[in-house]
Amino acid sequence: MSDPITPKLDFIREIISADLASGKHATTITRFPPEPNGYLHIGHAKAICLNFGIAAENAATGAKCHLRFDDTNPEKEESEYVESIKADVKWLGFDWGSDLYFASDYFTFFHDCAVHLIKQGKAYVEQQSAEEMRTNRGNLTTLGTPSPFRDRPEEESLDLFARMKAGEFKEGDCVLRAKIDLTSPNMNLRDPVLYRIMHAEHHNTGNAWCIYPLYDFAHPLEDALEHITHSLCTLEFENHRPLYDWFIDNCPVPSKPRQIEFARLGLTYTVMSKRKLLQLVQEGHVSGWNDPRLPTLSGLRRRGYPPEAVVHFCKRVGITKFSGTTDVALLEFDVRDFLNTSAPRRMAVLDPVKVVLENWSTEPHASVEVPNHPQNPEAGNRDIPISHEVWIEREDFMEIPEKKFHRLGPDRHVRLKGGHIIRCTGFEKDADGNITIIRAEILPGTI
RNA sequence: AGCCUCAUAGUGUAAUGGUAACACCGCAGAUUUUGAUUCUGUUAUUCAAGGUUCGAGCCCUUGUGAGGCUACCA
Repeated sequence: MSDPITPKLDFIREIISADLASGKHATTITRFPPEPNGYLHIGHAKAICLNFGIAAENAATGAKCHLRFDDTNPEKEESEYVESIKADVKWLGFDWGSDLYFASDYFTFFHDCAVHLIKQGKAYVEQQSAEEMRTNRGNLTTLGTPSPFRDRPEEESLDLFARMKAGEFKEGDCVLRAKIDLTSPNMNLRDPVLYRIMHAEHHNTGNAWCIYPLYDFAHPLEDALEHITHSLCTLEFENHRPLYDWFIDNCPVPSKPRQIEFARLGLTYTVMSKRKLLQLVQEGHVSGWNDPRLPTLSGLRRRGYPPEAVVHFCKRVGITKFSGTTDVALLEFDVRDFLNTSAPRRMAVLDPVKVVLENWSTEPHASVEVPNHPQNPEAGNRDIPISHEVWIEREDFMEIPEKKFHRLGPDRHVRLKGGHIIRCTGFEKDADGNITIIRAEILPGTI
């Protein structure tokens, strides 16, 4: 492809190479952690290229990128999505090697961390309703007020939590909450929920659990468990970072990953919301997740977009903290650019009109030879059959040509691609004035 | 309204405190057996106001604008 893209480091790569240089980390381990609740789209490609790209660039130090399914919510996740996500990451050209993980494989560890927090007096079982909790959490301008259960004895919470796990409660009866700060201006710190009860079957763990951890609690633990050095996520998690760090600091974790946020990809004229894409699929407005009109990776693939173009686009867009909207023309350029150098050429006539070559027999050819690629002789040639009748695009003929029209018209000359120069000698129209046949003669010796 | 973050051509992204640039898009022209490609030329940029400095896109202050946060989603 044309420009190799300046090797300039974005702010995240800047941080990583500084950590490598200072010796803070001997290598770098990143991860791409999708929730298997839908198909991947062009926005995910940006995160995939970032995480796997960083691993590839630092391969000499042993850097890796994990593929981890963040499957902590059994109600929304399915195995079909797991498989599609793997296929899409591979399609883009990335390889997680043996580093394939599922957050659900860590459920025991999450549970043990929760027990640890309770014992430390840093978590408690909440028995207010969801509505009461919401009310008592306050809002953007008013402080939260403590739950009556906030200072219950640790033993009591321990017992209640064990009974939650044992399935003694209905969904919504109680949750486990972290004890942090109800007066924090950061809502995420107002005693967030760690565990909720869900009597649902999980695509991976089946019915082994009926309590499931929430993202804010599980994610930092997942990262730490896998020794992720740099946990890259999108901007909306910026306010969650203090919470991320709180769990890392207060749980018995084997490493201390760092969360760094970057802007997600926004594209003009493009629906990128997973919720809306799901709706389009479920309500049958599209033929499926791989409908070519969708910006899903499988849709782009079916549309004929080369993965190389998508990757190149992601590199060109770069990584910043500015949440803008990229003109889809930038993506389309990369697609055309890649296709232009790689695609063998073929012709098609979409709206045909017959052209009769009246003096054909004067210089007959069964076929003509044309190159497969105009700029690349190595692509070879192919034969196109030709006879006294050929078909041209209806819009390539004008009875009364306008100023800048360079195509066929009465008494005009034009070259048949791969063939002769021909001259239009006449044409016929039907009752409605539509051209039905164009007559022409070949100019001998012009092939 | 509180907190967090961000702000460079139309779009995206660069510029150790020292000449504001690259790509896409647009426009004009040349070449062309794809009105493609290629080539040439070209329009247009530091949100605002102060401050520090010999010198500010960059540092400081204030303002403005934009995004995010009030799930038992991720």
